[in-house]
Amino acid sequence: MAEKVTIATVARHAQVSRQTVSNVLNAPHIVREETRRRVQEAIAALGYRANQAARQMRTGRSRLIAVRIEPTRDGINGSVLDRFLHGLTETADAAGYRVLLYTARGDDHEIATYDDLLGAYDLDAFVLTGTKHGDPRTAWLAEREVPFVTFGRPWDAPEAHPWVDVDGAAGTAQATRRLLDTGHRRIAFLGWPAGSGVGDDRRTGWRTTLAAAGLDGAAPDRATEDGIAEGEREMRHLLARDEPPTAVVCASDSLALGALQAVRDAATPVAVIGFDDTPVAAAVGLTSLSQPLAVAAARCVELLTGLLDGHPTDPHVLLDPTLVLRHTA
Amino acid sequence: MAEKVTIATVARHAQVSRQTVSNVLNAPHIVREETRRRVQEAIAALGYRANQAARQMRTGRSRLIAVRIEPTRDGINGSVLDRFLHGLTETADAAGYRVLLYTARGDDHEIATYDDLLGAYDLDAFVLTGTKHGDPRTAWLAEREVPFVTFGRPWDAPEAHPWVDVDGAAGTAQATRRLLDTGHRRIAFLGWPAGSGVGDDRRTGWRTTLAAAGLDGAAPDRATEDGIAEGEREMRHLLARDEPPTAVVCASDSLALGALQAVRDAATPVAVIGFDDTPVAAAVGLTSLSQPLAVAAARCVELLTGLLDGHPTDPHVLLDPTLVLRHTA
DNA sequence: CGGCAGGATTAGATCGTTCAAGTTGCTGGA
DNA sequence: TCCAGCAACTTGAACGATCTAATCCTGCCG
Repeated sequence: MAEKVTIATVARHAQVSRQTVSNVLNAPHIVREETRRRVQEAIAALGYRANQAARQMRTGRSRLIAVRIEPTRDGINGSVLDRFLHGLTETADAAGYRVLLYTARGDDHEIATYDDLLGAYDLDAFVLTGTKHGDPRTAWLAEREVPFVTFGRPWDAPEAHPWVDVDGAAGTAQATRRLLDTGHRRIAFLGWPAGSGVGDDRRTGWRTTLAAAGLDGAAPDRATEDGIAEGEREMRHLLARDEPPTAVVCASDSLALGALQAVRDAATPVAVIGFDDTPVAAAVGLTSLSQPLAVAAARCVELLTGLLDGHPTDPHVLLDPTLVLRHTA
Repeated sequence: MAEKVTIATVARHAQVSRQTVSNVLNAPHIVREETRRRVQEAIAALGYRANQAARQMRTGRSRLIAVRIEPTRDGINGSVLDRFLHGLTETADAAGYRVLLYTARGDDHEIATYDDLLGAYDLDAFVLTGTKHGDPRTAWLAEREVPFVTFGRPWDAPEAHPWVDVDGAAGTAQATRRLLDTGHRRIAFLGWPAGSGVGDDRRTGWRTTLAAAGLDGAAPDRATEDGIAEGEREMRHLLARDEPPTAVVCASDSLALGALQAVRDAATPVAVIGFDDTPVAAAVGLTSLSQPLAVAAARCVELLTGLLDGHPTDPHVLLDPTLVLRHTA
């Protein structure tokens, strides 16, 4: 077993004091060029790594970011979080931060977990995925001035805190335009009940695009809970109309998959576009809107490191999804 | 801003020394009952939390476990990792450990990351998902006596290190028996090319079960890379035989999904069973073998905490998957 | 040639915890 | 009576970094 290499070992090896080694690491500009080089050589030669715990004790900063990992809500959308996490870990890594996971059952438990993580581990920042109306978690964090970012806008107060989000309306608008461009005129929307910020946003993009094309009059629009069975049922409703739609934009891949099953029996082909570009969509050839999760994750990290290192950037980032064309539209 | 509560604050409040407070936390049995109660009340009243960094500096243990998060290999199986991670985080939490994520491109980079994590963060243990033939990573860790567990057996040396795995053979055996029980006699297997431990294992369960039923003679068996298109293609090959199979056991949900597409056009109905019980399987009603990921994760944590706290358990855990019956079999 | 500014470097204290080595007070056996 | 032995608790040092304040040069100005 090799001896433990501390800052003192490096200092001795490079014939300088501990503090100079520390300066080479944290404030290189105040160290003379030649000394710096000598220290850096010693660091490389000895394979020295600054002990994070000791550093943290002195500075009060852990270079750790916490992210909640949820219990894979509906499954089909679960892999969204998966990809987001990967992007987050990678970008954080590059910025010198590491990602710590936590779980929580309920808001109270989650807040207790914040308290614990902050108290015991001196966590630097939190990333929350999804917020809801009057979220107690963001209030708690804001009150204590703990840096955090949410992936997902706070719909009731868009300026409340830093966030990164994907522009759902821009996505469905893009999908709708694509359908208009390929000749469709009766374009339906299959979404969630009004009241969810994300769902309403996605519906808006479809509606405004149709309106801009002068087609909003009788645009068929249905709302249901998320799910494949639900999607199929509602799509059958749409197909049973006098003038059934020739295309449908869906608020999720689950709904789109259901719709796809319904249109299989239809007399004329019906175009279907989903949302989230889940692996399932890729698997069955469903055209879908892909969220730039890696970019979103990177922006979250940028926002946080900006806050932590004192050079804040624009705290509200809205990203456009991209339409991935496959067989169904 | 409240004053920072340290062990000294608690000690003063409870009229004891720092060390006694420390003992209440780490070795309660050596503290007199009444003193212990007084200290615990002080801890609760002040909301004291032991500073992990300071503790770590003294003990050299961080109560942190690292897990690699992969770049969502093929997508359709991505959510397996997702669920595993969630289980891991939850069990680790209960055992007083936290989960740190890391990514790596290539084995060399991964080993460099180990070095960094161990050097800078004093990581207590690693969880690796999947190992391959002559894995340099496990060798590196073993050489340095770093505690680790793999989720997935080391196929070439089953005793080499602690692992937790799901018994693929038992799974496909169960699936095959189910098909035999429901009257099927021509049961095919659709799997991966020989050489992958997991794939061979899954094939074995099917073969031995057929053999035990005296049906192994002309059991049709095909091998291909994983993927929906590949599954569909190979299934069409099987269906084109003189005596086409009436059922097929697949090594993955991707292959099963492909098979499902192929049998849709078949003259007579063909039963299909997949493996992994991915969200897609649930979505399309595919019967599939479900891996007990939460249990597997829990066992990984148990193994590690056992190693770390000095009461090791049986280091090789093999879990049975369960057959989730849906429409397709 | 003395003094002084200021850049480069160093020594000592400190963060919050646990370890090692005491100290105290009590019991009981010779 | 005395002290060994033990349980319960306390004190000082140490972990490895950074912060603060002091020291050492070196060059330049008056």
